[in-house]
Amino acid sequence: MSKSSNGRLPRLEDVAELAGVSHQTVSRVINNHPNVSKATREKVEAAIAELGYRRNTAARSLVTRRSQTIGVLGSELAQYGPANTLLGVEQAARDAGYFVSIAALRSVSRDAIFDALRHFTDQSVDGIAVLVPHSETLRILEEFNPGVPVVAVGSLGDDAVSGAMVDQKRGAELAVGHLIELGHRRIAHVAGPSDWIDGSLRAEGWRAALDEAGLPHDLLLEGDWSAGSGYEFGRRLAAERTATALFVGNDQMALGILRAFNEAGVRVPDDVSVVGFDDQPESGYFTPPLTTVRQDFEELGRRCMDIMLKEIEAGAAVSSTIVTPELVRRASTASPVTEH
Amino acid sequence: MSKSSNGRLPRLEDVAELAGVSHQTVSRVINNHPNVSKATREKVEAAIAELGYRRNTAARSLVTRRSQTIGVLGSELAQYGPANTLLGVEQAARDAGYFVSIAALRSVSRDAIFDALRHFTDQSVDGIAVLVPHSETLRILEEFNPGVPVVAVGSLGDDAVSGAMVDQKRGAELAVGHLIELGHRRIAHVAGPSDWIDGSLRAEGWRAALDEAGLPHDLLLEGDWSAGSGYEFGRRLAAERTATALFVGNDQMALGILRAFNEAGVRVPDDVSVVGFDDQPESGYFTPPLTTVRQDFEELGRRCMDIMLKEIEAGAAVSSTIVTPELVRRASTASPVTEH
DNA sequence: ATGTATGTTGTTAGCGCTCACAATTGTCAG
DNA sequence: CTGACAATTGTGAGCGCTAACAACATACAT
Repeated sequence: MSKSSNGRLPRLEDVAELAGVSHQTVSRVINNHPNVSKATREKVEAAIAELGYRRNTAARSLVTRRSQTIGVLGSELAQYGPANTLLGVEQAARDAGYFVSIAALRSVSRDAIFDALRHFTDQSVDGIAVLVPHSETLRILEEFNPGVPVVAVGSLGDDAVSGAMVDQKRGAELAVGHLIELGHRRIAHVAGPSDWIDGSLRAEGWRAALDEAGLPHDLLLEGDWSAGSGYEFGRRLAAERTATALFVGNDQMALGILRAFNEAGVRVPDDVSVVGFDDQPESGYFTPPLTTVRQDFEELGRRCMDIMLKEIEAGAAVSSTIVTPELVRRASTASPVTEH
Repeated sequence: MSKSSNGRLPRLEDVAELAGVSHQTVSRVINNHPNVSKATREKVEAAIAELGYRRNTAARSLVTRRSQTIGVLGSELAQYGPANTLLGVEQAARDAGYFVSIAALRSVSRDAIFDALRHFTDQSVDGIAVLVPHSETLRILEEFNPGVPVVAVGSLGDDAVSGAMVDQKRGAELAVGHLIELGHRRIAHVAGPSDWIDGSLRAEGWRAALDEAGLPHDLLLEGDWSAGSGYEFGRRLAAERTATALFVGNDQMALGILRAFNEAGVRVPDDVSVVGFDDQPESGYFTPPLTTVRQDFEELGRRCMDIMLKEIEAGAAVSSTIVTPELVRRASTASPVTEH
């Protein structure tokens, strides 16, 4: 960081003096105001470069009441999905000249969310992205109006809050449709927790796809997203052998199921086909490689920022955006072996 | 957010008026200055509560030249390790009353790092945690002095920069020691890239442990941390069969190797033992469950903040901290089958 | 009473910036 | 040459806070 001779960082006034103009003119230059003559602008820019001047964010915030910061509130920020969404948000935000402040929830509760929101309002963020794909999230957000645009990622939003989500139902239908196409008739679902938006929407999609094909949807298990819960269900399913195919709520649970099936001698895909959800980078190297539904989390994050920036900078109304998932076919699915 | 009757957020002056004191007294109360009488303090606190007053961060920053924000600069923030380290940093920082600003590097280069550091100095952060475990990182950090404490996570630091790291060499020795104890004599290493600190230190630990046991260390392959590169090496190793045991640089590459071995009919651990590094939540559900070295990334993040806060608040000198990893034994390792 | 130390409260200035407005310059029709 | 208007530049105030200092009250020793 360059300092002026007196040991202080240069400020607007210093630039103005060097360029022989008023501080206000310098302010106009750095804010790209139109009515500045070309000659003046160049003089000022030269002075800025010479001094290595950088605008003081705090002073600017104080008067504009804008912090150029957006807050990201997340509950599982280390997980593949949220972490990559965060990356998308960060990229779009920084490209637009915003800082990104984060707050990780240690638990999903009203108080924890309020705490984090207050943390952000204390910082006077200009917008908040909420990565808490819980069914309660929207309701809680309605109670606490932070006075700035909020985007609830993973939901469609409502009257007060914008939304950005991947079309979970569509994803589930892709997965189940693929299994039906292969000839499966008994397709079970190992779901995520039903109080998670993604969990319930994927289950809904599974049900809808089976309904449409006139197939039964009586085989539903509810896990907790973890490989461990997948493993438990895998053991049970290996013993029961009621379904010829499994649509699993995420890749981690699918991994646990593959592990349990391998232990129990159930062959995938020969005996049972398995489809996951998310397409983590590792899923193509499971044993066997996992057919799954890819979600573009970074794109989701960028879309979230698109919406938010339009609200912040153009005063746009609350809106929402939907990202379409896609099926990735790998070795864990095949046609069922017809019994004679 | 509560507003005063005139529609503006309450400020110090409003609280002072309501409490019947000067704004400076209110300032003393919210900053916990000692010389305030109990009666006054209570009056002020009541007024603060009544108005829902919250201090304006920008105004405070402007005069204190402190932003109460720490910046986290990361290169692979969505990966298991860095993501959890970030969580540890966030937790410690927020508990200490700091905001956490992030900047994700799209590529590891001098320019990208400078960009991100400038982003943080623009924000006048009070400290910077650098999660870029690249050998070049320290050198680059020396060139750009941000004027605030910096902790290079994943390294020991140097004269100018503090460090916080997991004892990678120790971890490697634990892994290799375990294999030696089981009776293995030919132990190969599938390393991470040698220009990553972790990659080179783990390779060093592998070499040191073999040296000490008087065993050869000629079987070294260098991957790129991805499951895909593990898979490629796995195919090669399955064909060559030179080693009876493998120490793999991380769990993801180990997953790729397990996949390749499974395809090639190489049984783990019967034919070859495999040890990974990291202990991701999924590693216990690989086929077979992976013996690996656990790193406590959240702890690493917290320790990083300990150091930084001591530098920021107590003016402590540059220092460093080391977190000890631990071996997790699972089914992917066993004694070699003795040949007759 | 006087002086000194201590605790408590108030007053003033200013951090670096942007906004609203004032002042100055240039341009061109009449 | 003058007046009206637009383009450009400058001036002053103030955002909300803390630091430095001043002022006042209280206590106690002299």
